Amino acid sequence: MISFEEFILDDDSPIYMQIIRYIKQRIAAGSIEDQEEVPSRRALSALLGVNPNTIQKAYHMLEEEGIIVSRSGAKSFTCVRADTVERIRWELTVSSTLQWVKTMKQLGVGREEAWELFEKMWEER
Amino acid sequence: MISFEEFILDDDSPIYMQIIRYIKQRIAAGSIEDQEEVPSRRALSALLGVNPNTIQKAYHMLEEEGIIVSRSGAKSFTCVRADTVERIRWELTVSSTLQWVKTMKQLGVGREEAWELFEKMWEER
Amino acid sequence: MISFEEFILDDDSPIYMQIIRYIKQRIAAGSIEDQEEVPSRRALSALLGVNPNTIQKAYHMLEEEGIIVSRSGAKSFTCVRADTVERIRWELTVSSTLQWVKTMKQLGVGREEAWELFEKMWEER
Amino acid sequence: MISFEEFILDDDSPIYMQIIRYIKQRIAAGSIEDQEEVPSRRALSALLGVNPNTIQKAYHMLEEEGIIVSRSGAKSFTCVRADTVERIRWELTVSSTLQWVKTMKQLGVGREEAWELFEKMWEER
DNA sequence: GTGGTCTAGACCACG
DNA sequence: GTGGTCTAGACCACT
Repeated sequence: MISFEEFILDDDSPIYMQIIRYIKQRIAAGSIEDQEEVPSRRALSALLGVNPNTIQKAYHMLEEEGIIVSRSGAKSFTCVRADTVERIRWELTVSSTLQWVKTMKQLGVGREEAWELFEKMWEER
Repeated sequence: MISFEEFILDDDSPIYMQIIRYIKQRIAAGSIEDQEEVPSRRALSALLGVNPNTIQKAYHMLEEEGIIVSRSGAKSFTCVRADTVERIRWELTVSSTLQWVKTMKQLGVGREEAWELFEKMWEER
Repeated sequence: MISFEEFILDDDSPIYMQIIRYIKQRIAAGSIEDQEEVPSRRALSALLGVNPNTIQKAYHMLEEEGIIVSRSGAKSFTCVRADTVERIRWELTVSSTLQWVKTMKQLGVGREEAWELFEKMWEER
Repeated sequence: MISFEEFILDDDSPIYMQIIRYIKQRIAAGSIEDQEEVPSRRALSALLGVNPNTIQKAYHMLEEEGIIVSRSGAKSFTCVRADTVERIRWELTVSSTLQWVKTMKQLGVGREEAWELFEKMWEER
């Protein structure tokens, strides 16, 4: 069963987008297996404190991408093809790092200052 | 006159938010002076390919923060006070770094791997 | 439920202003109760043939005046406190009468002629 | 020369509309003759404290309706056909009175109360 | 279904 | 030309 313990809402982007991104990142990280069970709409909605329709929308789009499939009643399962995991992981890693580098440079933060910040925050969380 | 050459729309977040963030980053980086001219709504909307109203909304919110001053019929200018620069710079640096660290951890990227990526991309761009 | 059957768009003034004025007039006339249901944005927009956003703007301003209360996802209701009814009624009566008197004088209509017109039309409608 | 002494801005409607309405009402009242001179754009703009472009827009629309004509340099003159004055005056009188009656009834103001208000305000202004 | 927000286009008043 | 406002349509999150 996929855990959402580490998931937190913090963006300006739509909630259903954040859920989709989270699941994709977890798959990319390898922390979600193939054929793993997905929390029910109701359960996840209660856990995250958002509306069931919002969960429904996220799941629906993931289904259309073939990342989760509904089977045997209401339960849904992931459908992770092994060869794509590494590709997605790499894409997400690179794009995220590029964005941070870009931001730091734009803010005029030097390499050393960035390094210190990185170390400090890596420990904290 | 503030340049938007390096600005690109790439997020899921609202366009006016991206514009606000961009200007704040530029201010935090010190690349926007006090009393510098701001592109007109029409000019910037044409450059970015969005509606003038979207620019208007971003500028209006920046004006409420005291970062821009506008007079009807006249051009608009920045109003950058020294003490706000540091505040904005710190806020943006922390939030950006936190988000990257969070993403890296979620992707299962280790500390050393993350730092190597960072160093490589820092050189490239 | 507030009825908009008698409402007609006829002014040069903004539509949302006409809606606000209409509701205030109805409140002043006592034909709108406290805690009475307000038509939904979509329903009223379809009825009047205007955009839902225009209704939204009118309702939003009435909410800021404390005349309407809204909760996301739920229906909206009036919030008519006894002391505001008299204030609104007086404001509307005075401003409307002043405008008529001004127009009559500008048109060179004498006092008696004006009054005769008034009496005649009062009976007709 | 047309006088604008009694003109005051008070509506929600556009300024150029108010100017047009004022002139039409004055013509209807017979207080503007045929071939009477109209104030210059510059002069009227200074008198009313509004932008010359706004005056220009009002005059332009009045020209298109044939109510004023430009002659001999920059000066403009009214062009009032005698037979239309009475018709316009009647239309304006009736519509204004009807609107007041409608408002008073909607506010639940009785015939006697309306009469008192009318008398009081007629004297005041 | 509900209310709320974002983006868009046209118009108004001003320098 | 400038900034500001009004109306419009699509989308998001919630009951």
